[in-house]
Amino acid sequence: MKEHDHAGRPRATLEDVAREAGVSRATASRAIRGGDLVSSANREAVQEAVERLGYVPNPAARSLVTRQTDTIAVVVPEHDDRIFSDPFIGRTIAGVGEALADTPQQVVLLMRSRSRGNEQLAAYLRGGHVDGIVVVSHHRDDHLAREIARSQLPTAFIGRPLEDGIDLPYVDLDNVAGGRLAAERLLASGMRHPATVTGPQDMVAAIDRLAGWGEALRAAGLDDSVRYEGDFTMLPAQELGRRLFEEHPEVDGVFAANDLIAVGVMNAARERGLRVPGDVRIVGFDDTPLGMSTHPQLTSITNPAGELARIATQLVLDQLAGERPAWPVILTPELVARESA
Amino acid sequence: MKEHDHAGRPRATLEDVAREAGVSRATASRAIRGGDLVSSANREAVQEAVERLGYVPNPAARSLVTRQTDTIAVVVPEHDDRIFSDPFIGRTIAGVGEALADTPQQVVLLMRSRSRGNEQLAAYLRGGHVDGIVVVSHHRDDHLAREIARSQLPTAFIGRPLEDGIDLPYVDLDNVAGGRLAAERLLASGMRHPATVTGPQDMVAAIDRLAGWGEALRAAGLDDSVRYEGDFTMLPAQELGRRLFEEHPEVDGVFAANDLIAVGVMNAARERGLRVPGDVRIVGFDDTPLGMSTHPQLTSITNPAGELARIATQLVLDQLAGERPAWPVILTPELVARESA
DNA sequence: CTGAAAGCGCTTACAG
DNA sequence: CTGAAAGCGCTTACAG
Repeated sequence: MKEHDHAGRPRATLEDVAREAGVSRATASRAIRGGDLVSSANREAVQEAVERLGYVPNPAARSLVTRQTDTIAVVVPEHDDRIFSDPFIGRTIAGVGEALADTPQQVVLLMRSRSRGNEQLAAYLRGGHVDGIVVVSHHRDDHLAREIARSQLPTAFIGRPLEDGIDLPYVDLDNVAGGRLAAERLLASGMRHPATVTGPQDMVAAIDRLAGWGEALRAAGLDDSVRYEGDFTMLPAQELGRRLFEEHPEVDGVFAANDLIAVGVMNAARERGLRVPGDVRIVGFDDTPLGMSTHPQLTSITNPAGELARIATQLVLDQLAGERPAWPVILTPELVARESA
Repeated sequence: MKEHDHAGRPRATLEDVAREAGVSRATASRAIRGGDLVSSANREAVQEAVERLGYVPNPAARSLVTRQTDTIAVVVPEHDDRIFSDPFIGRTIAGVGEALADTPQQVVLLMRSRSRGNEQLAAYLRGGHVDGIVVVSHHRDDHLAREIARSQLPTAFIGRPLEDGIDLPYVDLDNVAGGRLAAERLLASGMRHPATVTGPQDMVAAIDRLAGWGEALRAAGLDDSVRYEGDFTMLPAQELGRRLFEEHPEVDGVFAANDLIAVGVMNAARERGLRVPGDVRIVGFDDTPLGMSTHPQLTSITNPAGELARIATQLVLDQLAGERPAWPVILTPELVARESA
């Protein structure tokens, strides 16, 4: 069963190119991979043959001998609904792709399967399909860190890995500082009754943001106990917002652990007839485009997804090149003041 | 350069398994792939050896002989910002993954590259990395249909391909009927001055929705000339909405070609102090979760992404199995009445 | 049901 | 700079 092209001819092989160019397979191979140890005459002959034949190297054959697949996995242990609705995750995935644009590496997106959880994903990683891994949106119990550590593959986490005894390269935002920034902004605008809707407490970003928030509140002598645990998505956050304003009508400042949560809380506030920022001030996180389309526009904390992705990718690329890059890399968040707080 | 596992041993090969189980490579291979022509004693021995050694077949070696890659590409010729913000696209990608969950096939997501456009994507397809292709969000001039037709790979488009002389399997929603549905709803609620913000007119969904809309309006004796061309995203749609209400203050009904556009238009209406649906009624399209989080909630037209993805995937799988599936498959949209119209 | 052998399409020391 | 040859790790007729 041979492969055929659109004209019905079997797909050209290196052997065909070599014959057509009048050289051996070895020099054809060298010429194609831009080898420097090929005479320019032969290089040209091969080049022409390649074009005439429409030759494309068989990646399986190449991988078999080079032991490289030229593909990097972006692992996102989340379901599609979150992956395709959270702008931060999207920017991150795209960022890896952009960072790899000038390399031969391809990106493959691996997400949590609805039917088989992370097991399918782990099996793929184990299967030798990829040369390196970038992980984003890791949860404490997804067992990914352990699995990946065992794989010995070049890896970088975006966000500090959470499993015990795991020591893997990562890049992260200083989320504690981010939480503090949110508190300080709200404090400065006169908030007396703070509340927060957090992210899931099995994720390091959510944990750290809450830590920074609580720390700053306590330092200011305020109560930090009003908190609702969300999951970084909008609709559940909206429901949480309803409960929040119901159970704590005195609240006049809310730190939402990401912009999606912020929009949910803002909707809940509007439903209650609360004005933002008049009655209640809201600060989001991630500084996504979403925040510019709300009314009022959202004050938020930066979380440079593209930059994090770029650095994580470089961490993997360095390991692939046999180097030992320095890590962790920690970026500093900033507050973007708009209208909501 | 051998591959090593976490204990420093080179990765086990089929040869190792065969030796360990006391059989030939051939029967080891048969046993592993669930071959029926292996004695149960040998099957068990091989099974044990596989586990003891932690053996995982080398996919490159297997592909080289089977000429199958066990991967299906989901091709989305859009930039990341749209892919990761449009719920319809996200559901579609995830739907392909779900439809493949019980097969050995893996999904790889191919999107338009910022630096190299669709060329990189086409090169990957040409490279023999995949067994089949599902295309979503195709544009008239992305040259994908032609490229894919030449590749001879099993393919299915979600949305009728637009290039001339291309005859490729596809599944689609009856978007003309959808546009009509929107018009009828608005007409029934007493709209006298219709307007529409369309999708990009190089996409079949956008073209067809507009056609159905215009047709129904003219049938009702109304003017269908007030139209603004959007690109299926929210922020530009919001700007278009501003212009619309500025230039046509008489408008009392808007058909937005998708929910993202609808949200943009709704925001623009609110900015102008227009009440929805009091002053202006709005119908969206795609019936995404987004529409349930707006105020008022969005009346929309269904566009079953998961179902479309499932059918498209099946179309590809059938071709892979050497069958000739019937196409096109056309689904019928329905109106979901909520608050905005 | 089983094994020896050929072959998939490349790359890469090695010798020249 | 070049070619003959070995080898990457599998699968699959073929003969038994």
